[in-house]
Amino acid sequence: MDTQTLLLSGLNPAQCQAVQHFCGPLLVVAGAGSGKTRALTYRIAYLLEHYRVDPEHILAVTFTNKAAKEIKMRIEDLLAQRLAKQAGQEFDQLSGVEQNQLRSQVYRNVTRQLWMGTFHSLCGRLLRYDIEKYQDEQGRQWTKNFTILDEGEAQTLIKQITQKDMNLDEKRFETRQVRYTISRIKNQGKSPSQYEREEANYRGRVIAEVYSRYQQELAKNNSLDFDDLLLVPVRLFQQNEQILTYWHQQFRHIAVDEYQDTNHTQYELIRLLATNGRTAQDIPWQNRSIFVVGDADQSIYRFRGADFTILMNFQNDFGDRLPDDDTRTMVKLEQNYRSVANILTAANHLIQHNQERIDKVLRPSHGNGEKIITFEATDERDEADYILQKLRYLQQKNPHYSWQNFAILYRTNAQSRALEEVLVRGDIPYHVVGGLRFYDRKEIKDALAYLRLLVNPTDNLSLIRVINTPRRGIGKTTLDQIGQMATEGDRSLWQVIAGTDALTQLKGKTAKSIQEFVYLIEHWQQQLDTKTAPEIIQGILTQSGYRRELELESTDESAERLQNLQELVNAAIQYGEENEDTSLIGFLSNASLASDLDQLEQGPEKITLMTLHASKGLEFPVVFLVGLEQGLFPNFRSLNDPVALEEERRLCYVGITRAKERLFLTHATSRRLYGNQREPAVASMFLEELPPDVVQADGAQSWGNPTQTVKIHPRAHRPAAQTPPRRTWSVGDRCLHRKFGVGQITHIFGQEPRVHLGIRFESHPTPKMIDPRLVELTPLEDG
DNA sequence: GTCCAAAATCATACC
DNA sequence: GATTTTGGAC
Repeated sequence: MDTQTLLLSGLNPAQCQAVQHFCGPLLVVAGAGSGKTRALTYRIAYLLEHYRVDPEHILAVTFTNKAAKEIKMRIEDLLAQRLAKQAGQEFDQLSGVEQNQLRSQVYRNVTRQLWMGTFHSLCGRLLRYDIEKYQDEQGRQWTKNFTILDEGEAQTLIKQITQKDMNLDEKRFETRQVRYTISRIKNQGKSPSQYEREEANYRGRVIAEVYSRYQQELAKNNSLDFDDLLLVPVRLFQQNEQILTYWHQQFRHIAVDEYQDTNHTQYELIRLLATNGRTAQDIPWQNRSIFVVGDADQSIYRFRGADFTILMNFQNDFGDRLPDDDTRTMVKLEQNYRSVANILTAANHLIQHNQERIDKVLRPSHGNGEKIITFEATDERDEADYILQKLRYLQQKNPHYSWQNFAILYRTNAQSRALEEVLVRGDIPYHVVGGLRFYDRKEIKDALAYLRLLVNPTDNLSLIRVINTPRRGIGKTTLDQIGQMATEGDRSLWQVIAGTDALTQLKGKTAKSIQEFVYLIEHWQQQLDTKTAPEIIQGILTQSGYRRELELESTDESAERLQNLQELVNAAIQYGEENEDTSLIGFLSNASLASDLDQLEQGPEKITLMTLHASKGLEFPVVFLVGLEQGLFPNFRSLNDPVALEEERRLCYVGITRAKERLFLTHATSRRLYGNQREPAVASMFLEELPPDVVQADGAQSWGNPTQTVKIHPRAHRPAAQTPPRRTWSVGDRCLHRKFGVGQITHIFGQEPRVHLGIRFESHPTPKMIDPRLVELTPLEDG
């Protein structure tokens, strides 16, 4: 078997075209379940095997670390099979030990050298080489020991600046909002002064000032936030042509998965690397080898700056697009191998309600299958009960279903609680993905803060976190004093307490505690080069007294925390085995960028609960999609924003296309949200957008029984509490909205009584979409 | 000055 | 429901 047969057999013509692509730009537009990741995997294997490309010249961006790991493993399998062939052996007939020997041979010689990972992890890796050559517009610099701040820490900093340093009104400048705005500005590549010039009003000036101080703080802490991780390489490339050229030549072949979810910074990074900073037409075709895979219909990360028009513009950006000929730079994968036809019909139908998209359908490879079942529950408890019954019924009736074949998907993490309660009571094993990450647990963050402080002593945030954990009698007042001294001497907190002069200013007992803390940190700093990461973690947890404090507590909770700390040591051991870079810095960086999804092992006998966002890229034979209610899904923030609403619809599309065989869509007529009172709920508009002939409503009392054919969306949907008197609207009508003021109706979506109105308000440049049953609209007479 | 418990506040999705 | 803020005991 040669490479061609090994890597191309079983692929359809479109997939083959993608896999055989060598250099130059190619856009692979790939619908859900069309073997997109497979195409990417095989294409990389094909580059390595057939075109003999050196693995270190390949840059492959995946959406999660887990995906990167899986793709690498798959490539190892493929190439190990090939090695066996060359030795005249049948891979499948080798012993497990021999198979693993071949795999690890491939790992050492090939996959280890690949640059494969998420944008953030790849940028982190690149910056460990080159960040010391970078300076920002203020001339500030970072060292390669930099700390990566998570979202929470970034917000802590912002809060400190807005409320402590600048004394701003916390109502007018909410931390989250300010942080979000600054993140957006950064992703547009603007500096504080640039932003101030563009937003020359009070708020603009204040935000610019916060932004400026925030960057100053980051620099002082030798820290980067998630945005910087991407931005710094871009700026570095822009300011230093030689460095860019070096990396451009390094990455001769670039591949990006889930291209529809790249943001502008990520795009700029890819563009710079692929074209060496020129326009596409200025460099030869073969020197801009960029291969991207994506599906605009599955773009669901606009909230963090993703923009799927980047995908739509790919051919203009990178290609030599010929008039009337897209085929040279685009391949469409429309054959779906995942779901039964009914599910695809529903998905295709739903997504066609979006205006802004590339036209594309999913073609089924399987029969119709069962119809999609909808169920109307009275509340979230009833909804969970229904699912419990269905789970039991399906699992008993179909011996081939085991628990890992089921998934429950929801819009918000908070929805998992009601489901979990019922599953526990029903004795059904489950696991929840997302929510609290392993690395977000308190004890893990404490441990990591110790480690960060070791490698980056200027990291004030970490110092503050651990200086009194466990209790050392160093409280707020002492910290304030140290902070004061730091500000006066323009030093970091660590420099203050490690310096001799500061200690003399503090009283006996406190001074002694601080001195001991300083010795502790210094002691382990000296071990950094000689001891391994697991040894250091183990050592400092014990010597700091952190572990002892938990042991003394001896509650169930403290026992679990100790267990988690042990798990952290294990993670460090595992990291050392899987990575070339076994330094503590590497491990910390990895920890900052790990996601809960990365940990997800298909727990052998558990059903999966997760958000729709987390489900992207996964598939399950049976999917329950819950909470399909106006205001929840689609989320209330999207109800008067047509663009956001389309994103919610794409999210629904993603959810539907996770299902292979069975799909259940549930909603409740009343729901308790955010601990508020119970509120009546209206069925989601998305339910109405499904084609009726593939959907069937489950009768309320008929759990486990064959479903009755009832028309979906019975009129029983109770309208919201104080329904405004029903009235019909027409285009051109003028109306008054409590918040937006006077507007004129420009569009009517849907059929009475479930219409949505597109309204152009005098106060807003873009039209808003309003559901007149949820929001009060007062009609205005003309004139 | 430090520590603890009660009260108050807040909650879309995530690298 | 989890986390930060506040008030009061030591």
